[in-house]
Amino acid sequence: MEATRKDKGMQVQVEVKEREKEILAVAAQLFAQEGFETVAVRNIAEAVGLSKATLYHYFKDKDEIYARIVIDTMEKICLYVEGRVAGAGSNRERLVIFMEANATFFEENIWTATALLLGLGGLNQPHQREKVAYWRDRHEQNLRKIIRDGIAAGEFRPVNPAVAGRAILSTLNWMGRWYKPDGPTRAHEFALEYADLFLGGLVA
Amino acid sequence: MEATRKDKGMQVQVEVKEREKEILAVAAQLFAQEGFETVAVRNIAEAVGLSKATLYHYFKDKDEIYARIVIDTMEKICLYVEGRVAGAGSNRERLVIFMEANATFFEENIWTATALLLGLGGLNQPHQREKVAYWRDRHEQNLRKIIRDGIAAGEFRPVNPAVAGRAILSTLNWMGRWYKPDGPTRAHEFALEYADLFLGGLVA
DNA sequence: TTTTACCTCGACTTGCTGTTAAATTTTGAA
DNA sequence: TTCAAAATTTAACAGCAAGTCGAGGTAAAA
Repeated sequence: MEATRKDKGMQVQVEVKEREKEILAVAAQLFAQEGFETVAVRNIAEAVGLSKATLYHYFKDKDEIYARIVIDTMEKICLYVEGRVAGAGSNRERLVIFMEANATFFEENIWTATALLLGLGGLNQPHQREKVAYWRDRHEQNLRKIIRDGIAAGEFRPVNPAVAGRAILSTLNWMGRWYKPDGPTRAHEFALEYADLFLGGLVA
Repeated sequence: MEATRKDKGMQVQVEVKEREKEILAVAAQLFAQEGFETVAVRNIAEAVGLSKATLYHYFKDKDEIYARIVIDTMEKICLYVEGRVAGAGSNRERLVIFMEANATFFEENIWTATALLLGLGGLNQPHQREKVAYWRDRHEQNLRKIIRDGIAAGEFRPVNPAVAGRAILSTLNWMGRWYKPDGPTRAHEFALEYADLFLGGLVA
């Protein structure tokens, strides 16, 4: 039940403690479903099956729980998409994979991703904001690079990469507001349809 | 200062009272900036320059203030865009105007529109949810019809109107999360760039 | 003038919030 | 078995939130 590695005395926190993960997962679901302010610390504690005070053994305060969810998730989604895009050939292919992987991560991490996308509350401490800004920017820059490279290679029209990138991410991020996992269509399928639309455009 | 018409004893509430409008405007700004749960009724009262109890003379409770903002704004944006689209010729032109008008309304009603788009809290009473759902659906159906007509007329490729409509609205709605009025570019200019992207696509 | 309807307020209640301190149990290694 | 560290709990606290109450004021109608 305990995953902490203490092999050499260093890297004590390589593996996040199970309880911590459990608390974060439960809290993320509640935040995603009810909203940060609406969820009381007591609600999280009850959902995990612990007393309220125990949560304060693992986390400094309620804000830290939320911050951990947001920062961890933003980092993971960026790295996940980077990994999936890495093996692709053309920039067109890269773009499709970027979008599909984004949606796949979203549906496989529906609660943490939703908590992130709803942007409930806000990170209070500057170093928290910096971390999430770093990964968010990196993610967006990765997308812009695909577009820029595609333009340079003659695959894409000379659109504004910043605008196109923002449009694409908008469609993916807005999924956090309407996508329901019990519907007939998976999130990554929507992403593929969006990709087709962005690539081919509307004009006949 | 008082706009209430009592001409015949009926239609007392044809013109919304000034104070009510003032409270709604101030509350919308606070909700948009801080979030529904974060803003206390006392904060709204202080910002308007009234006592807390006075707000309860105009509104049943805090939720009703928020509901009024959301419902009124959703109705107005739908009707505004309908009016702007009405005079257009081709479906391509209609689509561009739909997107631009949407963004224009957003930037001209930045606080109420942002409060709506952030979707903070949720409408509790069913009849409130129904009202906003009605206008939201009507708005989206208007967009889908443009796409469907465009396909039928041979102007557009045979894409899925529901998916394309959702993609387009996603880009416009997500503006509520990043657009800052003090930037160098107006919201409706972004909308035009998005429209160009959706129409022409990325592929060269 | 009297009445009526509206507008405004300060003081209050009630309930829940995040957070903490102290005490207790569990765990795991020596 | 011993014993310190980690995990957990119980029981409280202080603060602030939404919402209420009763009353005072005002302007115009009757």
